[in-house]
Amino acid sequence: MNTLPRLIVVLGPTASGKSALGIEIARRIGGEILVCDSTQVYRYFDIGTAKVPAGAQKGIPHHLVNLVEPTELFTAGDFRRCALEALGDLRSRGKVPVLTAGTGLYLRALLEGLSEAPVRSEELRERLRCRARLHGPEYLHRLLARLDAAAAHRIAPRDAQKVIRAIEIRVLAKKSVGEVHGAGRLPLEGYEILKLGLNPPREALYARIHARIDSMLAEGWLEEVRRLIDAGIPHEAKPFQFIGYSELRAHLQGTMPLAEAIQKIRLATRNFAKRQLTWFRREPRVHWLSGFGDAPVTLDQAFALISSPLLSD
RNA sequence: GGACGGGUGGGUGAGUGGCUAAAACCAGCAGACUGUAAAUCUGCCGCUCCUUGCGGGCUACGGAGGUUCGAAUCCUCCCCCGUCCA
Repeated sequence: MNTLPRLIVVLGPTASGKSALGIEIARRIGGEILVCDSTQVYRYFDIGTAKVPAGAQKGIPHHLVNLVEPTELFTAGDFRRCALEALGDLRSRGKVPVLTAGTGLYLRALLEGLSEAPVRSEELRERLRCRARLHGPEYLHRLLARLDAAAAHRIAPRDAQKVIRAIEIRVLAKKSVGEVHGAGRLPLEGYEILKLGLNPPREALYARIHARIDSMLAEGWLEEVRRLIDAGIPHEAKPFQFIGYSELRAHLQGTMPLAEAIQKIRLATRNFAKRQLTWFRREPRVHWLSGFGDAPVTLDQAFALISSPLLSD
C-alpha cells in the first residue's frame, strides 16, 4: 500500500562507521550516497574531514561533497537547496537516497525545512560586532532584549553567535524571531524515511576516534595541510577552523609540538562526538543500533530493519 | 648521611586556623541550539539520606598522634617525591 520512494538516513557521531554502513546499504538496494556533513562540502580538505576516498566508495556515487571553495561560506540553507536538488536527481533516475549524516542541523534543515528567515548579512554582523567591541560583551544581548524580549530570554547572554543571529532576523525581517519561526517550515515530503542511528559504546567510540586520527596522519594528513597552506588558503578560511586543521596548521607554523596537536585533536573530536550524540538523541523516530557501522552484526540489524515491511514509521 | 622544597578531590593547581566539600582550569557527564553547527552556549561534577532545602549525615587535603571551641592550614614522629650538599 505504501508506494512512496524510500529515503534512508544513517546518522551517528564521527567514527561510528556511517560511511561504511551507508555504502553497504546503497550497494544492496540500488542507492547512492548523500553526504550530510558541513565539512565535506569544502573542496581540498579531504583527509581530516574523513571524506571517503574514491577507491573506497565501491562504485557508489557520493553527492553533496566538494561543493564550494575553502574561502566560501556554506550554510544550512545552502545545504538544504543542494540536497533537494540531489534528491530530485536521484528520484528521476530511480535511485534510493542514502544519507550519511554527521551534521544534525543540516539533516534537520533538509527533513524539517527551515523557516522563511533572512539570509545572513555580513555587513550587519560586522556593524554589530563593532558595537559589541565598544560597549562590552553583553551589549548585544541587551540590544536584543530591547528588540525582541522573548528571543533574548531564550538565548544565553554570552552566546554571542546566537544573539547576533537573532538580532539579524529581527532587524532584517522586521519581525520577531518567534513570528518568523512560528510561520512554520516546509518539511521534506514524498518519502518513506527510515533513520538508522549508530551509537556504539562510548569507550569504544573514543578509542576508535583516537585510532582514526592516527590513521589519518598515516595517510598524509599533515602533508595535506601543508599543501593547503602553500596553496595560499588564508587561515581565516572556514575549513581551516575545523577540528585538526587548525591544530596541524599551528604545528606546521612552529607554534605547537606535534604531540600536543594530536592530543588537542583527540580531545576536540571526542567532545564533538558527544555533542553530535546530544543532538541526535532528540531526532525523532531513529532506530538505534549499538554497534559500529562496519560490524557484521550491525549490518544484519540494519538490513532486518530495511526489509521489514511494517516500518513506515 | 645533611640542607632545603614539596605531597590537596580523575588530572593540573590555589588555599596557610573558622566564611572550605575545599578557588580556578582541564577531563568527564548531561543539556540547548531554524542559515558559521567539526560552530556557539548552559548545567552538573566526593558519597549518601529525605519532608529537594541557600536541608541532614558521612568521608576527604601522604600516614599516625597531638594542640585548639574549631585544622588542609599549627606541633611531633613516620612514609614518599624533587633539588642541592657530602
